[in-house]
Amino acid sequence: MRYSELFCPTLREIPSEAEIISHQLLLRAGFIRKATAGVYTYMPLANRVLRKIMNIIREEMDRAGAQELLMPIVQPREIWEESGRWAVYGDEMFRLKDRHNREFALGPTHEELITSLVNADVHSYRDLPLMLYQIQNKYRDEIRPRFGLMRGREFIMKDLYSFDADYEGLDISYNKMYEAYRRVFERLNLKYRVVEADSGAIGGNESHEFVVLADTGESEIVYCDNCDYAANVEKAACVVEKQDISEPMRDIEKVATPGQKTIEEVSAFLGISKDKHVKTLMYEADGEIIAVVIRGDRELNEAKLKNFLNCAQLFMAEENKVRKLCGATFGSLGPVGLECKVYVDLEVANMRNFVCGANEDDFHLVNVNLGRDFVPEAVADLRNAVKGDKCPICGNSLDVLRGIEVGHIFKLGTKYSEAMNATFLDQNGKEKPFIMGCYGIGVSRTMAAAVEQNHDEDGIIWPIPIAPYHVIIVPVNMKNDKLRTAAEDIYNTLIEAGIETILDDRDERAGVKFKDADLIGIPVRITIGPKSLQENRVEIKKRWEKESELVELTGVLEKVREILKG
RNA sequence: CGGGAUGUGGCUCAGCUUGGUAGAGCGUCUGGUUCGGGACCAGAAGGUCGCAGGUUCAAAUCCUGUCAUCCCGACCA
Repeated sequence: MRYSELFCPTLREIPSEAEIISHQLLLRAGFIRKATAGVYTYMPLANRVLRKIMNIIREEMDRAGAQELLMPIVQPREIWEESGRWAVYGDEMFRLKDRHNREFALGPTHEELITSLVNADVHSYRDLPLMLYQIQNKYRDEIRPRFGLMRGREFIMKDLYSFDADYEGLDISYNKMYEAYRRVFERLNLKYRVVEADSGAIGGNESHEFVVLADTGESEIVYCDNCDYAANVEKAACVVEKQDISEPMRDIEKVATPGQKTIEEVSAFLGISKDKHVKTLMYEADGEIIAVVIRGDRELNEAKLKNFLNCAQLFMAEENKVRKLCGATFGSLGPVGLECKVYVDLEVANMRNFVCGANEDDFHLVNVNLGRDFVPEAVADLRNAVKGDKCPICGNSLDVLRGIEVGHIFKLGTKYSEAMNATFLDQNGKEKPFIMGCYGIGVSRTMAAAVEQNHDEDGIIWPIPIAPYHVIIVPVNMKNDKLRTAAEDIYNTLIEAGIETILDDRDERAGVKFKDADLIGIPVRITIGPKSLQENRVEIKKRWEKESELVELTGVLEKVREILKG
């Protein structure tokens, strides 16, 4: 490709709408342009990157025994009614009507469609297992599209669905996908972690997320360096250290804490450390107000609470309702004497003589003890895991990382097949629902994640397997015939050798070309300058290294091949 | 949907408080000088100041409404 013909408008300045680095760089480097919030055009270079990511995914899905198909984006309302999700999916689904006023959705996902498809054409256990996938645009009318490609309303996803005759079969399909996903992310050359995930409302019993590590990521994961344990914070089980609770219970005491609201304030005011405090959070769970008690310096994990209560709706109670029930506002609540059900985090069950609100504004209780001063409805693991917690597998200290969720695999079981009455006949001629799994990779998000993980102050540094081009040739002055001819010669040699190469034939100053080459992140740069060319040599620089090296003209192809091999 | 902020040439932003001829830098085009890390000189094009209404002799500026975008929260690949 000649740069002079390449459609790649680069920007010197950071567009003000972009907050995170991948968004900024993809815009600046001319990879993406916004059409409207959360909807982007993939420019030619981005398109090449996406195709490479897709091809790696395809190869691994095919290797695992899956088949690619392509389903429609426009889906009729009826199949969503069958699964019950027309109502449940809510505003996140793009909906439209045709001229006859029939309703449709733009597919946010394809469980419904594929289930009805497979149900129509697969009737026997002999046809199972079956794994089908597609790579296609998905549509989700996110409340808040964010961070460029990270959370788009239109995005590219690989979605695969497995159909098995029994749960043993599902385990096999699931494991095949697990391995295939590992291979995909290995091949993409991304640093990632597989974490146990909360399968939440989907109801499956197993789920893993594939998380590309990046400080700007939205998911938080805890992991153990000693064993293989890793889980997202939603899921990570908190193990309670056996604490010494031989400390004698002291007499409960009510103390005035005028104006002190937050744990920090009360802790400082009373001179009692934060880990001797508990906080009481009021929630509304399916309409019932409940109290949740956790250690003062911890965070409540709403997913755990929701799972534990097995409720459909959970949100923080409104302050006026709380005041009516407890007689105090948020900063002064405590579990003692509360009229509602009280749920207590495991950790609190091991605390003695702690501090909590007195349910009276400007007063707290000290030396409160569970059992003596209040009796909880239940004790459960309800908080977020934090750095330093014990690994639930080996007991080692856990660490925390941030990352971007790029893949997620679920065991669905019969959720959709039962709802949609999708069945096959087993060996005994009995009708049974398909046992399903679903497996997604955010393709466009993976591209953004790759940038998030691979960049420096000058621009993107594409991992070789997904780089839009592998080599960029920069003659420092196009008006110099010798440089130009040498550049053309090398360009032809590389192209003939099948190496994806850009020749920067623009009549620009060298500085401009270097800046652009760095910005768009081509892995190998060949600089052709007058002094080195005099000695029949050119400079070859790897994008991720500072220094370049001089290579004989005759050795360029070999050198490039060597670098690209890794 | 709640909270916050912003809309002025392609990009980044100034001007708005105190109403009076619409600005700068970058980019683009032309000519020239330059030519190894975003050059310089000269010239040029390009804006109904998001949109609609209102106040006023006069609105980018004040008021009302509306739309869009971005950030923070709940959702997720």
